[in-house]
Amino acid sequence: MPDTELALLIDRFMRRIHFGLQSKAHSFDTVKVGPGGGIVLLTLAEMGSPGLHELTSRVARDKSQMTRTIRSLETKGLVVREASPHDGRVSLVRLTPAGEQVVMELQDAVAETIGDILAPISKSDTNLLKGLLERALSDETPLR
Amino acid sequence: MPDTELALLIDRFMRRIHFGLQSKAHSFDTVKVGPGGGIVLLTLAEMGSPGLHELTSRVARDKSQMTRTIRSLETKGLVVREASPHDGRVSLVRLTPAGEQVVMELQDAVAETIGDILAPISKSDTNLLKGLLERALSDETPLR
DNA sequence: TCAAAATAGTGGACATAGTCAACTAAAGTC
DNA sequence: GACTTTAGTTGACTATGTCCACTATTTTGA
Repeated sequence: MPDTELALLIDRFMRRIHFGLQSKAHSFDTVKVGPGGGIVLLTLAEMGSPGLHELTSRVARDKSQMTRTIRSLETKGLVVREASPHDGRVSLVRLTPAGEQVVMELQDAVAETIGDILAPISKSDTNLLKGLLERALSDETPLR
Repeated sequence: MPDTELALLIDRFMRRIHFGLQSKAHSFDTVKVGPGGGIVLLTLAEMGSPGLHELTSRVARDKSQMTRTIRSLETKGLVVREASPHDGRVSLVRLTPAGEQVVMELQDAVAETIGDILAPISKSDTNLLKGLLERALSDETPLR
């Protein structure tokens, strides 16, 4: 009962999203945030103003990578950082209005791409799929 | 109705698989095929002996990338290539016995990792998830 | 209450993967 | 048989990922 197939399916799905967005990136990624920056921005829109560490474990990337991604988004004026009042170690990240604007454009593009990919299955199946993934990924397992 | 969330879920799922495998890679990836090589090997196990182009579009990577990945696997003795008798342009890729051995080890590791991730949902939900993804990704859309 | 351990974040160095364009060679198409 | 398409290769470049060492703040607990 090797569930290898599921892993390959997830990978293929991811790559399809990637290609789909890539092919029309010129029309929406005007500030050149790229895939890495895009994921962070979209995640920030979900999270509000998390600490960098919290954000890092949500998107499941390396923390040093996150430092660099955030810095890049910061110099583009899409996010700001401010020291946490409660903990001198954490710096809270938050979208700027410009960042929120970009997020909306990203959301449109992503929704369109996902829509194309999920065309073969029904709307209710899509929701089912989302629900299953949410439940599977719900436990916040720290990564390292 | 932005289905951005689904994209983020897929990404997180992918990253979880990645981290999970990474953390125990030393115990199974003895020949150092890495994630890229692993995906290709597992896909080859599913496909038999496809042409390089066919393989490329299945895993949804760039063809130049695939050339390099296959060459690396070839020098490790895990795959062989032979010219297609029907079409002088295509070179067919096939697992060697050594490659099949590695595939089995990879399958075990992947199955274990996937099992960990999917622990929160039932076996039947897992199958449901797989079925949905299969249906969504079933149409072989050429990528470029 | 202070030394040790844990946590948040940064930086550097290196490895892997993705992108894009130019190129060869073999098929397919009038 | 010229013209186009397709399969595959190569090079150069960029983006990501990984690992390790390091600083600065908590937190812990004897």
